Amino acid sequence: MDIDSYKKHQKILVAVDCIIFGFDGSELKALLIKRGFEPEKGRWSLMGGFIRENESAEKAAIRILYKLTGMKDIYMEQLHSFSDVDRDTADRVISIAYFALINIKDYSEQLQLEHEAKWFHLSKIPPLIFDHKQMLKKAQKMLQEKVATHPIGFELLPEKFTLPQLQSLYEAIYEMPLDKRNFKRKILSLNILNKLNEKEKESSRKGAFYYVFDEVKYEKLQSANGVKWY
Amino acid sequence: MDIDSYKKHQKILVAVDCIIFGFDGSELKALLIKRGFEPEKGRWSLMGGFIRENESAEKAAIRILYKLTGMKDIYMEQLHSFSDVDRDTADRVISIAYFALINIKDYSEQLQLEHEAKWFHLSKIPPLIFDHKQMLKKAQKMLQEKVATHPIGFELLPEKFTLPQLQSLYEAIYEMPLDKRNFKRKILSLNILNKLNEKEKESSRKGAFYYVFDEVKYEKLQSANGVKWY
DNA sequence: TCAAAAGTGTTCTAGATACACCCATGT
DNA sequence: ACATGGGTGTATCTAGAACACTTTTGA
Repeated sequence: MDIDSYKKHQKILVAVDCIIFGFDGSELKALLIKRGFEPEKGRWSLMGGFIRENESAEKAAIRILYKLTGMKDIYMEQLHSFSDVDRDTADRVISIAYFALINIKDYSEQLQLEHEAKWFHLSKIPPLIFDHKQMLKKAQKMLQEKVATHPIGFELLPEKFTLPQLQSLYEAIYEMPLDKRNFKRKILSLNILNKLNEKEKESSRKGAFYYVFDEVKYEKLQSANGVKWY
Repeated sequence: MDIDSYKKHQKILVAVDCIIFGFDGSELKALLIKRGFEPEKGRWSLMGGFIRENESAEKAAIRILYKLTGMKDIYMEQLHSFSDVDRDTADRVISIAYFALINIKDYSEQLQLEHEAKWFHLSKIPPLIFDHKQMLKKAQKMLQEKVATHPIGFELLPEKFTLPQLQSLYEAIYEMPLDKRNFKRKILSLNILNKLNEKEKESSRKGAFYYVFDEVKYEKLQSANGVKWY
């Protein structure tokens, strides 16, 4: 802190913006909304809101995610704070960006209509307001880095998932094809998945076995070894 | 953004706090100051200051680092934003934390006196105000992760350094001993160091060859390959 | 019977780890 | 001559990459 007293200093509007990723089974998408107020009303934007007097940024992000998705306990992480003086055209606003991962199928059509929200494939993002494109790019990069060392990919899938589904998620995140034999070996060697005696039969005739993420096994690994994953 | 207008919302004080790391040849240290104003006057604290109306957080961090160290072009990176409602006891303040790496020998004794600043070994950090301990911990973790994949360790050393010096820096960061043969092989295999025909003779009779970081070679690698390092 | 996706093993290579002795020099 | 820190090479192990055929089953 400066040696000046607090009083002298300018207070600033602080907002939270959320980069929400979802996976529809084959493509990685981001949830955007049509902005409902000026400035830039009607243009595509990340979901956001101002931080209130009595809440932390985390709380604000949770509140905003809940408002848009109706979901609680969403996986969420702080990304970066954006503070360029002219980033918002209406007033000086500092934005703390969060990225969140949800299972796209849990997201209600209802809320999508209410908020004029839409899922966009990452390669087909429309022009966004302010510095939101930059936020999205940074979030995508963070997702790639994070998923390589932490088991967060499961947040984007239903509780039960097949290895082909998990693999195509990773392929979507990394934007490259993976070898299924190597993928399976690597992912199973972590010992954090449990195979179910049940098959998913929608997407193939043969059917693929379901797996579930075993949080308990993972926590044990965490405490035993270092932190590396995948 | 919310559908409410900007006007309705509460503005908040936003500060920047800097976690400054330095290396004295054998130990990794952090620079702390004795806080010069209320509340918590006289207690140990990170160097910080409020963001001004006409500057971004990055600019503020640069300004604050300059004020404390007299240095420009310091390696610096945004760490995290801290926003708990009661984190500052005097008023609601959101703090954007930055971590910085400097060569401890470039830091003037003069400025140290002026600001009542002191370098503390990371295992001997005194009690700090507010959530500054938490910031420091997070910065230390980020330094470990970052240094494993990016050549930022050099920022903590003089331009010319020996392999034993570089190794003891890594040992200080990772808090573990490294094998010198393996370390040398790994670090030289990156092809980003140039050996000089000159020896450092202070710390041993035999003397150790100086090396310099070759930014050009590094940039070439960056553009050619992926991003991995070390 | 055939189309479509699931499942399965082996070889090769590169990087990581473990480890011990000689060298140069100032005192 | 010896104490101090600098410098060097090899063997082993492990993780990642490359790669092609068989199995199941619904239509």
